[in-house]
Amino acid sequence: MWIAELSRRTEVPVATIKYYLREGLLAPGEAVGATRSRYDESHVRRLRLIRALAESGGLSLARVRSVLAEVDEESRDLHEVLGSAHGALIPDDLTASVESRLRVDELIADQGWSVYFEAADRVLLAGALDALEKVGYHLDDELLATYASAATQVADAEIAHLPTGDRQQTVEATVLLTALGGPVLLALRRLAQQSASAHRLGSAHQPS
Amino acid sequence: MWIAELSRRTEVPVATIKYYLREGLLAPGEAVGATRSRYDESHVRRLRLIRALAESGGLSLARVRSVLAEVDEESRDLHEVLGSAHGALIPDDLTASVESRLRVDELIADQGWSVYFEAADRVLLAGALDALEKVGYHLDDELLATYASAATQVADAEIAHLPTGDRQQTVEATVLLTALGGPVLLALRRLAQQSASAHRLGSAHQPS
DNA sequence: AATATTGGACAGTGATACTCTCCAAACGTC
DNA sequence: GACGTTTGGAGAGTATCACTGTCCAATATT
Repeated sequence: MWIAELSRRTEVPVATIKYYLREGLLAPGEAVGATRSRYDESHVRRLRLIRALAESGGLSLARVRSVLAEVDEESRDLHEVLGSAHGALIPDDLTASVESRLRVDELIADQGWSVYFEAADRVLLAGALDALEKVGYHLDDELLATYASAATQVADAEIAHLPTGDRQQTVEATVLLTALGGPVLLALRRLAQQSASAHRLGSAHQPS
Repeated sequence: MWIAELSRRTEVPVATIKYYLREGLLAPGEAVGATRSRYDESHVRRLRLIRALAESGGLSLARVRSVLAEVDEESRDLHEVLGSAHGALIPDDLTASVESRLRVDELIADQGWSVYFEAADRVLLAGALDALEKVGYHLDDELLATYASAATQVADAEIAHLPTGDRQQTVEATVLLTALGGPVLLALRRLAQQSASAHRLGSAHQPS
């Protein structure tokens, strides 16, 4: 198919597809003559993946690019893809206090988690705890443990539900679920907060 | 205190404080003569809150402004603040298919949640499910139910841990916990995913 | 009197994610 | 084979965001 059809099928403007090509987010089509390239289903899939990660997942194109690079690393197994995709998903200019880092390490030990020592999420998490602390709000151990156990339940279910079979598809599903599952989980949490708050504040509020 | 001290105490550059004043994120200080204003502790707190929401919570300044407006609405009770802060927290150009909306409504019913029918999260959630569907990934009912129950556990604990007492402080804590708890929860989920993936993929990977 | 700081206004910056304009080569249609 | 359309490629232009820098006259401080 030509670029116009690729654009029609994915609802991405031609100019934007060209931009993604320039930016190396999308592999060039098969060149047919000097002014014409043919695109195929893999381009359709890739474009949809880019849009899903960027629009629904809220990732910057730079981050999408890193994630895609990990997806395409044929040599990596699923576990490695997960680790490096996580790395690509989160900012890299992180800092955190020693206290919070230790607290995170302790939490990880308490939960019996096996995670790489270099996992950027350790620092991200510690930084978030610091930020709360800085505004005078201490996230107490009980609440933190509740977060952790909820996270474990979710993560176990997610890993168990990962489709097996075609590698490419499994890797894509992993990345998608990590990126788009976040917004889903947060939206559910807000809904549950509203419900919990309605109950706690008594019956002065009508539910739907 | 003068602006220079406010800047020193919060580590926010004077130029940026002026910008926040212009943008209406920060209330003006008490004018003392034509070229001088006095700031107080409330400005320090507010500035820290702005920075926490923007930097750690990842909110745009426009969203921070809406959230702060809700915080300052004296007439609202906690439950209302929660609802409107949620509204301010999420985008407002949402769309979703009828199928996904119905699915979300069903989920809410199954969970026995009482949420406002207008809650934007309903649509946000449905849109996220659509996005996954569009890239060929269906989030099955079992996994969705796991998300929902984890969300309930987290939300119940959060609402229970909300400090009671001074209204202003409670409202601020609510907003902070909603905005900064998100990143915390997602970071924990990724750590748990790595751990779950390490276990599922066998012992070929060293934990920390 | 000399130096520094302030509020206020406004212009400038750098990053991000497109979007538009051109162009010559190539294609499809009559 | 003339004619309108599409393409790839390159470049410039645009909009938004979140600052950052410059300037100024009016104070404060020393």
